[in-house]
Amino acid sequence: MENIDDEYRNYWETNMFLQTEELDRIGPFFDEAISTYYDYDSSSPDGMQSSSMASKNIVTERNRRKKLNEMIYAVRSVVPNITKMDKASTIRDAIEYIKSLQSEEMTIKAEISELEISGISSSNISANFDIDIQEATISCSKTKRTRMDHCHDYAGSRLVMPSPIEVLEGDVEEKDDLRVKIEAAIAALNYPDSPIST
Amino acid sequence: MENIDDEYRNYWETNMFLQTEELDRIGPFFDEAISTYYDYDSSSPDGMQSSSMASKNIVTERNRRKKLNEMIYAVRSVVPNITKMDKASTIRDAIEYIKSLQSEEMTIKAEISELEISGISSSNISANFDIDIQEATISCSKTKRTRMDHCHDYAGSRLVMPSPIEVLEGDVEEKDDLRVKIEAAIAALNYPDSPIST
DNA sequence: AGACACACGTGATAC
DNA sequence: TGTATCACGTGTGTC
Repeated sequence: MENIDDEYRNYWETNMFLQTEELDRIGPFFDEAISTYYDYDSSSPDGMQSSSMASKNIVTERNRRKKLNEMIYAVRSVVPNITKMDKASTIRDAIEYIKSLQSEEMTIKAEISELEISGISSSNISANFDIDIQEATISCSKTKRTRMDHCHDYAGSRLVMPSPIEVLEGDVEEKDDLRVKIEAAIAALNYPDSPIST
Repeated sequence: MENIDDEYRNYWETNMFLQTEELDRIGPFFDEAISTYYDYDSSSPDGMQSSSMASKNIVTERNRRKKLNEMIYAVRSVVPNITKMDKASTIRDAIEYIKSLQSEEMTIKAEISELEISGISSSNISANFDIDIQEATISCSKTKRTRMDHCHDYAGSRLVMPSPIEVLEGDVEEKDDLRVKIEAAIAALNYPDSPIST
């Protein structure tokens, strides 16, 4: 019962996003219609293959399409800057957003590693920083064995997929303010008398 | 001419990912085949609508499909933890990855703001702290450009993983080790004589 | 041996 | 007007 409602919501959201496109097919009613229209129990193997099999394929394909559309809507809900309400454009904006977040995270992480190096010379917590990293590595590679291949570890996907179509070679829009902020704060805390060093 | 090569690469990569699925259609040859088979220049409006219009729709739809597939491949190249080589699963992993990156960024940003507050209340540079950050933005973002490239020695490989165990069900925690690290380091730098709390 | 995933062509629709 | 996208059913291949 909730299946029908879910499919209704799918259609509704489609029309909300895409300005009442493809409303003609009522959609959920065709599930039952097909399963009662095609399934007239012809015991011959040929009839089974052409009628019931086809209806199952139809409903399976429809579920697959619905799932992919839900994923597209979920992407639209997560990514903040959606330019066009299109499938390809939505995924392109998501890729752009992921790239910007990755570059920002990389700069922050570089700052953290630099902080570790500067922390070795002054503080005593530098020793268990390395231990923490080692333990994280060990636990990560151990839990990987529990489930299936789970392609991760370093560059798991980039080795499989080197460079697709050189698509989206655009800007990464320079979100440096966070990096500069933490940088300045750490410098100010580390050397409170001299403002900036190196 | 480069169009055919591009579509060839598209098909090849599809088969590389999905274990030689849907190879039977040679694909690019049908472009020319359709445009020479349907386009027999029947000057009647009905014939134009049924033949040439259909071929244009076919090639347009094919381009649209190709573009969306390229976006899917680009998502696979950007997102590190791809669990299944499926379209919907790919987008789901991308959403999961985006959520983990967002939560991590939020914690780091909260940490920065908290650091600013603690710097105001305790240190003597608290008065001109904001101005110091503003000035550090200009003087520091030039000098730190050289050190950006040594960030991927060991920090770029496994901390970028959202969570090594069970990425699927929305548990985006375990990002706290980074926060704990920066927190401990800042505390150690701020109070070098007192032992570490937290 | 059936479930699953995909590409394809086609009709419909919005700008 | 044409040009874009979309959902749909169907055939086909893989596991």
